[in-house]
Amino acid sequence: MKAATKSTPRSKKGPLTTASGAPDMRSQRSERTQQQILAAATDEFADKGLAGARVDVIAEESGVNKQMIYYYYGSKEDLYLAVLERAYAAMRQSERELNLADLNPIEAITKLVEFKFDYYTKNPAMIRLLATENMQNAHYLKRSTRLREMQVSLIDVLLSVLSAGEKQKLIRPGVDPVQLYMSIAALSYFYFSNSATLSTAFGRNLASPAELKKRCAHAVDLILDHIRAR
Amino acid sequence: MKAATKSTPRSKKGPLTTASGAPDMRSQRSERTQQQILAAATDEFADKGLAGARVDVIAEESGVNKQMIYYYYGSKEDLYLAVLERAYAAMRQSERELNLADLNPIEAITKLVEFKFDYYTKNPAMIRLLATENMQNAHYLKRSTRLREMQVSLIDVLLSVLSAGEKQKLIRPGVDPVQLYMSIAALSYFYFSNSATLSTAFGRNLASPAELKKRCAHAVDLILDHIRAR
Amino acid sequence: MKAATKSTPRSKKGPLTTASGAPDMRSQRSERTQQQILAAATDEFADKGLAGARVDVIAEESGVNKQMIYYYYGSKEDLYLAVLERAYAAMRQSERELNLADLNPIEAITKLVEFKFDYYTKNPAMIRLLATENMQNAHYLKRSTRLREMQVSLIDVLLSVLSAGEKQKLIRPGVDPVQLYMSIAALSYFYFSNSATLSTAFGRNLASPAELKKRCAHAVDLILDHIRAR
Amino acid sequence: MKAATKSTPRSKKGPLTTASGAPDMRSQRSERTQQQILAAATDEFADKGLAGARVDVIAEESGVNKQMIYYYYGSKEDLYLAVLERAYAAMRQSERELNLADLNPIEAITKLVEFKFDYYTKNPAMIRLLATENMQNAHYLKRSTRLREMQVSLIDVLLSVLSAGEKQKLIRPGVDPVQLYMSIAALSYFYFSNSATLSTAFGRNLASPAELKKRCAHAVDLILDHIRAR
DNA sequence: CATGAATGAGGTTTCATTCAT
DNA sequence: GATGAATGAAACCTCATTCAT
Repeated sequence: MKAATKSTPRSKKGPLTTASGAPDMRSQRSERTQQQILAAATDEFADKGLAGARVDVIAEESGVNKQMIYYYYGSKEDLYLAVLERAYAAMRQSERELNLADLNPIEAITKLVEFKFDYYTKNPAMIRLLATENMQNAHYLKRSTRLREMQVSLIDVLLSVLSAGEKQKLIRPGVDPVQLYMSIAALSYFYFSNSATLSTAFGRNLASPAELKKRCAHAVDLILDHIRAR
Repeated sequence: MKAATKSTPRSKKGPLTTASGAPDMRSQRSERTQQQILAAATDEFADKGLAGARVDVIAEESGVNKQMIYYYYGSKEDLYLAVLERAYAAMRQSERELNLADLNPIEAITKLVEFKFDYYTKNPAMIRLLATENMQNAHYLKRSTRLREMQVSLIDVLLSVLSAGEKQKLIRPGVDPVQLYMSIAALSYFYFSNSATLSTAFGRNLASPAELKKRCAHAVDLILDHIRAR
Repeated sequence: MKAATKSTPRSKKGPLTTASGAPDMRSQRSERTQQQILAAATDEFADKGLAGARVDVIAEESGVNKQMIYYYYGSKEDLYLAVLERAYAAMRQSERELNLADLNPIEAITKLVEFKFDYYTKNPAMIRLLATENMQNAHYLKRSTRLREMQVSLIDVLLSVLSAGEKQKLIRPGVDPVQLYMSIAALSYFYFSNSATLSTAFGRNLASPAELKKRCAHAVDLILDHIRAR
Repeated sequence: MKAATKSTPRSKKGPLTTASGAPDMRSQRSERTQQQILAAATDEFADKGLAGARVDVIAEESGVNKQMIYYYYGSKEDLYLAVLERAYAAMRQSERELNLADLNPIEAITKLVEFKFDYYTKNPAMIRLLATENMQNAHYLKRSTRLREMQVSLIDVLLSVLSAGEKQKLIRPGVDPVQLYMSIAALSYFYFSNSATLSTAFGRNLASPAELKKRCAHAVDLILDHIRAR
């Protein structure tokens, strides 16, 4: 890690990309190349982690010249950061689109749990990027302004859902939104993150749709049993 | 990975270690060297993962000559396997010593949840080794006969606890022990495995004893609210 | 040996070299680098054998960065194979250019014997590469399709020379071309391959041009005395 | 190579062995250990050459502790020298026992050729040790006083056989005993030393007894056709 | 923008040899 | 005499990165 700690990711000339939100007018070819790199890098980092990922593999899988990776992203670590930022941004965006505040409180919570299971099912790379990042003690998450800005939000939504639920006597009072969020996150995340060791332990293929559905239903029950007013 | 797939990791005669359950009485010096290597390797693999760990670092941290690592463990991967086996064995042993079957069912479940939080608190390497292993799709767990033999067990205990609880009208019928176990595992594991990203997200230091206690209590509540007979 | 048994020695794309017959027109710089490596490698392998050769030495002698050896040839063993293939191909080519079939039978045989002595004199590496390969039980020769395709040929030529000689009453009937070829090969090869121990034994410098000429003449006599019609 | 260049092979105390002809009164156990080492070392050096041979393998194959090799032979190179000396001595001894001078000259030459084929058939290690030594430019042969003393002899015998043959009009005059010896050596040695590449080239298993017999007969013919008085 | 070639530091592993009982 | 443990140099190879076109 070098570049990413500096305020300006890459010292040299190069393209302005990396952490600049605005999609400045670059050529379509350039844009495509960068997307190919990001896609291949996401797979590789998700598959092998930061240390295990190989720049050569990313170049080959993306079909672009290795030097292009350095041209656009500066270093392996900065590329990792770009991958992480994109994955996080996409997940947060999906969360925002749930519009939980518009739903019946119980349904909102249910939907949130189900969303998590669904999202991880469809985006297995997210789980592995999170695991990788946690192995690094959130080193890159902490250093990225873009990522830090992205956090929270959901807690506020949960808070309003819970207080609405309380008023409607659907949800018991005193539920801590942070604890609740962590439990929902735990129940969904763990099932995917540890599926390999769990499958081995139980000799059961946890990845099957039937198992997944059962597991999600169980998680919903667990959460609702805890928050429902009695 | 090469050696670890074969039954005898290292061709030469050398010391018998690696997968020999019995701690055969070899010289104390040798025994000590191996323990030093294992201790340092546990730290290094837990810290950096398999790919990120450096044999040089393990040698230096353990204070033994680098070659000794190859002498006793054959390769970096076989050393990783030895570390994994030892960590797993220790955790399973601790679980066994809980003697859950002897307790009141509700207390047994409570104790299990608290044990998990406690164990991970005291053995942070376990979390990271599990995360590492899951990133590798349980590659080494699957290949180790010792490790495969170690699995399960706890499910059987849970089953008998649940059925005792049912009989005593303390626990509602129909609780799936595997689902329950996974939820307990999820709630405890996640808090530690993802503490880095969570702390960043919430701007709260989750590692503090106070937070830990609160989190554990919440997990117990969640589980008990779900299984208690009403 | 690992890579050389697989069809594609090196997974990455990289340059196409190794077993590609055609000398595809890649950059002159690259071509030159590869030739420098091959030349230095030929010397080193001929000098020390496969096990005794040092990649570092080859890099240094060739004046290229060590990594380039791996870039172009994948591994020490694959480089050895490339050296072997090139040396064999060159010798076979020279043999072909003898056009023995166009000569008077007795002259053809004479020329073949003299050629062998001459070729080994001018290409001492060939002797040592053959010795190395035989020490390895022709491991690489057997595994190389290019090399296997290269064999034989000369036997067919010998056969036609012998039958022409028979018709012309110059050569006695019933000479086995394989036996004859082996004898020619033996008489020429041995003088060079064992010159070190022979020189020591006889206290005579066998490498001198005078000795060489005498030895070659003796070999011609031996062969002709055997095949000539009487 | 270090010790072997010095006048006294090993500086330390140790046993007096190595190059001392006399079988001084050492314990039987010691004697047996040394023989086991020599036997295993002969196989290993013959199989892999000096550079490719592994001290560990010799220790394991001989069933003695590695340190014993150093105790008795000082270094890998000195052990190689001991192996070479023993192999040479044995071959020279067998040659001496032929008593060629007592035979009819033609029979003597025939017997010599046949002996060489027979000896190499029964002692394949000799071929490979010779090849190894020649790859090293007879480095060890030259440096060993014992080995240098062993050479020649056979030339003298040949000389007397040839002159006896001349007198009896069985052998034509003017045959150079050194050239003749080299040819006999070449024809016999080559067949074994290059059997791997030859077998590959001709797709014929040269190691079979039938092939061997044919080859030997051919060699005898070749030699006799050359020296016989006409 | 893009490519193939090149670099150097460092990574894992091997090996002959010696130490300490 | 014999053994297991230890050592350090060096071997092969990998990898992120940069150069030159």
